Amino acid sequence: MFKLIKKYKEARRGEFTTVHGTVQTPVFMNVGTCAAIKGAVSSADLKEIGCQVELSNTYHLHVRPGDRLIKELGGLHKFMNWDRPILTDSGGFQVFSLAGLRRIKEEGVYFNSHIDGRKIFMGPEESMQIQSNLASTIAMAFDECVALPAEYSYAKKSHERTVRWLERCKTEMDRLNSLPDTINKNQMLFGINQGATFEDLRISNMKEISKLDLDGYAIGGLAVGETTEEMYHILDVTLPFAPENKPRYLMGVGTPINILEAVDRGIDFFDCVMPARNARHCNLFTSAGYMNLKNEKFEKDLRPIDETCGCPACKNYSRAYIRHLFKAKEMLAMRLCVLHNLYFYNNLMSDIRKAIENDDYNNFKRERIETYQKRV
RNA sequence: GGGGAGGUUCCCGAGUGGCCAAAGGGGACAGACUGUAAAUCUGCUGCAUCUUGCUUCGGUGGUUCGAAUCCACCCCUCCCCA
Repeated sequence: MFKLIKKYKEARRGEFTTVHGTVQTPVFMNVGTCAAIKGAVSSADLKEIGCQVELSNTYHLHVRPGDRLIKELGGLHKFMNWDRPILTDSGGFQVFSLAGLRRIKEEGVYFNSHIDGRKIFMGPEESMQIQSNLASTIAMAFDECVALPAEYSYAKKSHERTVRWLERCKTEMDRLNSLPDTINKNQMLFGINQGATFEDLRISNMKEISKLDLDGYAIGGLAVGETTEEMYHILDVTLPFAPENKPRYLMGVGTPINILEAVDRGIDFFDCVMPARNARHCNLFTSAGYMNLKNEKFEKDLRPIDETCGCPACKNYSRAYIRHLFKAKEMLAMRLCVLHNLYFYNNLMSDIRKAIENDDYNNFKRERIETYQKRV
């Protein structure tokens, strides 16, 4: 359940209580698609860098190793040795990202596995069953993430279908949670708002899905090609129709600046592959701006990545050393950079929470955006 | 000492008369990445007054309208036999 502790204008400071513990919001969820954060990051590392929620993926775990296997082994928490909340994305994003490998129908989506090409069918019921087998804390509704720019007629047809899918998800989730052999009988369900970049579709969609008593509401289908201004505008017009007493999750977003702007508009949950992926390419977020540690200018730099950072990379190693590791293709470079970026994101969220508590979010946001626009 | 192979732009390596500042790798340099088919992808890598000009393919000289490519000599490297 969600408890609003404090508001500063639209920015919200909250607590979300689950069977796997309480999450302080706004929160960034660390993305481990295949039940691991890429870059050799362990669940113990995640605790050290301040991760509150881990995110895994329904489609990917269904394809490999298989959700039935994970259920047989006691669920995802036990499998990956993580006792805090896990959110599983539904596979809806793969409807978008695996565009060349799937066909969308009313009943659901037919995929060709990206691993071996075999046919996979996933509809709302299947997605819920898989997520129930995984026994994540929060399941996401099975949606269609529409590619942008989208035709109005297609976006309308798609979001209406996504609403019908959501109703089926809710029904199936209620059924699964009542079964005797379900691992997590308290599994929560978040619905997903769609509607491309069309205000009226976004609003009517949000009104529709708000009628269902869900555990949270996500905004999906953003940061997939539209401008950041369009994205912020969609948040501005859509969020007023989201239930006040339920958490709001902006899916797949984003840069530190995107997060600062979205919190200001009332978003509580975030997730994004960017900090981990960019870290794997030696691109780092720091308190002084964005850094490409591959740059020649860091060759002899004995300072840590970020002087003010308390992450395992910054506490122990220099820019020069980590740059060398990356150039030498040593796995440790990737690991240290991923730990740093995720620590940065989790720490940013902690600072955001404090700023809201201190009624200082406006100044805080302005100063942070100014520095994050810089390059080190 | 005898026989053989070869020296190409930072490195490896293709090219054996014009379409060659020279394929392809690698490295270097730089950029992208937003619910992860991403340890990936893109650009760039002789000089300049950069839609053109200049210098470059071991060295020197020559043949030719034209040479990295053909000829002569020289220098150097590697392999085999003694």
